[in-house]
Amino acid sequence: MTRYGSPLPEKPSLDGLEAKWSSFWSEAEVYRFDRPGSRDAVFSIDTPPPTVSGSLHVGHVFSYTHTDIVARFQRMRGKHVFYPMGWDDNGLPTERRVQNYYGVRCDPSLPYDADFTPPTPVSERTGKDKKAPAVSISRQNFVELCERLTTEDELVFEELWRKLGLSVDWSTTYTTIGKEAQRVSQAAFLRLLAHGEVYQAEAPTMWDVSFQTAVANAEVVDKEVAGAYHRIAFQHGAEDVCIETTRPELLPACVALVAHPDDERYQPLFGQEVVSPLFGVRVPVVAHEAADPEKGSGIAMICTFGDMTDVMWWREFRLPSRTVVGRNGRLLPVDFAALPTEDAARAQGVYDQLVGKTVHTARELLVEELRRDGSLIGELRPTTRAVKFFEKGDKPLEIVSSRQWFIKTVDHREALLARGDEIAWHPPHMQSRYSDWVKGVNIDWLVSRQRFFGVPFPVWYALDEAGEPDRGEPIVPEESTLPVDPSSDCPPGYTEDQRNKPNGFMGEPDVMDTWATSSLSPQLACGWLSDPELFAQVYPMDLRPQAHDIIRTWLFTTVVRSHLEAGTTPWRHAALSGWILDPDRKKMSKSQGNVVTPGHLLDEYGADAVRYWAASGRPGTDTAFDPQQMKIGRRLAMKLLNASRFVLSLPAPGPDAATTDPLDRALLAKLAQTVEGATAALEGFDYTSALDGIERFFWFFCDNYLELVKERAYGKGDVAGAESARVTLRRALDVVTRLLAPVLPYTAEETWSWTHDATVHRAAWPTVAELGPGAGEGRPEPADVAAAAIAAVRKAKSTAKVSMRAEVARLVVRAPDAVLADVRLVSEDLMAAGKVAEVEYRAEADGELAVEVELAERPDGEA
RNA sequence: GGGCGCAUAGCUCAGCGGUAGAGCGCUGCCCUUACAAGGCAGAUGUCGGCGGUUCGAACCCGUCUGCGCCCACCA
Repeated sequence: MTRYGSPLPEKPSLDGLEAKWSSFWSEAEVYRFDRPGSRDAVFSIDTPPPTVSGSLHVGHVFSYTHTDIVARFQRMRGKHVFYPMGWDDNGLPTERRVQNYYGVRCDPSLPYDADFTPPTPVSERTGKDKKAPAVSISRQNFVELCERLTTEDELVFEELWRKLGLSVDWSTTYTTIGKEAQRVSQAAFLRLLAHGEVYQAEAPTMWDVSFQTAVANAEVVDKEVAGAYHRIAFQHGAEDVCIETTRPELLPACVALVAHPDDERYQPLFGQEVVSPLFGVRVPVVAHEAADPEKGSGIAMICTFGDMTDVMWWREFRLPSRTVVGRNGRLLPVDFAALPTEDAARAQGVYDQLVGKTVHTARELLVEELRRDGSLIGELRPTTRAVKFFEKGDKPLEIVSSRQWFIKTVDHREALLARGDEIAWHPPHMQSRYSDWVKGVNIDWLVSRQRFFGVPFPVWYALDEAGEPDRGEPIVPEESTLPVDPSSDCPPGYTEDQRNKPNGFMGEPDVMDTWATSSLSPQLACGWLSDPELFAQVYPMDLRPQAHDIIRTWLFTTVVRSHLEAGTTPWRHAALSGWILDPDRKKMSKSQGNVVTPGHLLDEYGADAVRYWAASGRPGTDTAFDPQQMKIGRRLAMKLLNASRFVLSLPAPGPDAATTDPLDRALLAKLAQTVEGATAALEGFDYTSALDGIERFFWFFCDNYLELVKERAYGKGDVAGAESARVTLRRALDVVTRLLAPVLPYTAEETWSWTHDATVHRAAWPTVAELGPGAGEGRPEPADVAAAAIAAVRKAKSTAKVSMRAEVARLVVRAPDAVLADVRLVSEDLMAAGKVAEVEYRAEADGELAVEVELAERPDGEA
C-alpha cells in the first residue's frame, strides 16, 4: 500500500493501525533522509545502539520514544532528520549470549572448521541434550556464530522498533562489529597512535578472573560483600606488630607495612623491618600520609596487589613485586628461596598447599595455618565492605599486572571539562555527573581486552632472533587496507610462514573494548571514512539521547574521541533519560528479574498508548512503569478518532467560510497559545510539557467547545454562524492532529488520512500565523467563560440527578461588566448547549463569574 | 567523606513569589444523535520539619530529617 488516504469510517478503531501504517511508512519511505546540501537544514541524532544480546525491555521503549518524539517534531518543522539506528553487537555481552544460546565455548587453540554446523539452540533441546556440556569451537567459528545470532536478533529488534513507530531511516543502520565498524575503529586507533594519544604499558590493572580480561575503570562497580577483619601479628624482635586485613591470603604478597607519619605508635618502626608470620619474610615499615590511623590497627599491609591504594604505595616506594594471584584467580607458584625469608623451607611448605587454589580457598587454608601458628590474634571481626566488580561480572576483581593499551585521558582532563560546557544538557543538572567524572579521571582509558569477539588492534610486532617481540615499534598497516585481523592477516613486508618465528612477526592478540567502538558512534553513523559528503552535513550531530547511568562510559568516551579526532564536541545537545522503575520503585533490570517485555504491551494497549505513557516521563527523571497511563493514552487516541469522525461528518464548510463567531475566534486564540507553548517546549526537548499543553487543549476542544457549538454547526441558526463553527472545528482539528502526531503517530496518521493526500508526518508543524489574522493576539476569555458557564449548568443537572438534556428555565449570571460582555458574546451557544430558555445578567462591582441555574419543572411535577 | 537530585491529594506527578492543580483511584449520576474499553459531576492536602527574607513563600535563602543516584575511601 503506497497510496495515501482512506474513507471516513462508520466506527473508527485503533486495531490494526500499526500494521497498516508502518508498512505504508516503509513503502513510501516517509522517514528517508535526503541530503539537503547544508548542515543547517539537518537535525542529526546519535541514537544509542541497543545491545543485541537478548531482548529489548520496556525501558528501551521508554527512552527511544522520547527521541522519536523530538525527531518527528524536527521533521515537521522542516528539518532533514538524520536518525539512524545502530546495533551494538560487539563484545562480551554477545559472547556470553552466544555461549548460552548455542551451548558453545571459544577455544582459540582449535583450528577453523569450515563445515561447522551450529548446534541446536539450548532452548530448543529436549531431554538429556539440554544438559550436554558446552562444545568447544575455534575462534573464527565462534565469531561466525556471534555474527549469525546478532543478525537474527537485529531483525527482531527492528520489527519491534517499527511497531513502536520509531521514525528511523532503516536504510541507515550500522553495527559495532561489522566491517565498517572495524575499519573506523582501527583507523581512529592508528591516527591516535600516530599522534601519540594511545600507548601500551605494563601496569597493574583491574582484572576480571572469570572473563580473564582487563577492564576499564568506568566499567567497575562497587558491591557490598561480607568479610572479616583478621588480626595478624608480624614480629619485630621480641614484639608483635599487629595489622588487620580482610584479605589474609595476600600475606605472601606483602611487600611492606605502612602507617601514618604522625602515628606515635608506629613511629619507632619506620625504616625498620618486620617479619611476616608463617613465611618469615622481612618487609620494611614505611610512613605515608594516606595511611589512616583510625582504620584497623592503624598499620596496614602493602601487598601486590590488594587494591589501587597498594598500587600507589608500591609505585611511590618502588617496592618489589610479589604476585600471588594469577589471571584465572588462582594462586601462582612462588619461589621463597628468592625472597628475604628467615626460613625458606617452612615458607615453601606452607605456601605450596595454596598453589592452584582459588583466592577463597587459599584464604581458608591460610587462616587455619595462622591460627595453628598462633599469629592470628583474637576472633575474626565480621564486616561488610565495598568490593570492586566488573559491572558484568560476578567475581571480585583482582589487580593483575599486564601489558595493556591505553588512550590518554588524564592529560586532556581540563579540555574535556571545557567540552562539557559546549554541550547543552537536558536536564541541565546532568552536566555535573559528567564534570564530576572528568575531574576524577586519574588513570588513562584502558581499551584492550583479552577476548575474542571484538575489533582487533591493527598491529603486529617484529620478533628478534630469540623470538621476543619488539613492542616499542609496532608494525602498522596502511589505512586503506583496513580492517585487518593480525591473527590471520600478514603485516606488510612479511610472509605468513614467518608468523611466530624468530626474526618473523607476531600479531597483537588483544581486541578493543566495546566502548572503544561505540565511542565512535557519531563517526560510524555519519560515514566518517566512507561518505565524506554525508559526514559534512550531519557531523557534529545535534542530539545524543541516552540513559544517565552511562554518562561516565558512553557519553564520556564519545566526547574523548571527538575531542581527539575532530577537535570538537560530538553533539550540541545531550538528553539524558531516566530509568523505568517497577511499581516498587526499583530499577527495572534484567538481573532483578522484574523486566516487562514490550511486545505484549504494544499488542494490548497499542503503540500510541505505550508512547503516550513514555511521553509522561520527563527527561532525566526515573519513571514508574504504569499500565494505567497506557490506558489513558489509549483513551486519548480513541478520542482523537471519534472527535475527528464527528467533526468531519458535519457538513463541510464552503470555500468562503470564515471564523467570525466570537466563541470560535476565542478557541483559535486558545489554540494559538497552545501552539506557541508546545513549540517552545519541544525545541527544548521538553516533550512532557508539550504534550501536557496539547492534551489540555484537546480535551477542552472536545468537552467544551465541541459541545457548545454542536447545535450551531448542525445548521440550526444562521448560515454565517454555522459556517464559522464548521470551518473552525476543521481548522482546530487539523492543527491539533499535527500537534499530536509526534506522540500518537498511528492515530494521527489515520485521522489525517481521512481528509489529506499525504502523510501527516511530513506536514508542516502548526504555526500561529496559519490560524488566521488575529489569532495570536486574540482573546481566549470568551471560550473560558462559556466553558465555566456550561460547567455550572452541568453541575446543577448532575446535583439534581437529572439528564443533561433536562431543560433549564433560567440562568442568572453575575459578574463584572467586562466578564458579562464575554458571556453575552457566547450566550446563544450556551443556551443551545445547556437547553437554557432565558439568561439574566446581573452586573457586580467585582468578583468572579457566578452562575445560578434554575431548572425547568418537569411535566410530571418533579423538580 | 564529597557531589547531584527528590520530598505537594490514597497513587503517579505538574506548578517554582501573588486565593493549592491534573490524571488515576474513590463516590454519585447520565445509555446526551462523535465516543459505555464512554460522558458529566463530587469529595480528598498544616505543599517533609524548623528558622529567615518578603506586604505576601509550595515556590527564594539557611538548616535538619528521610529517600534515590553518582563519585571517593574501603587495612
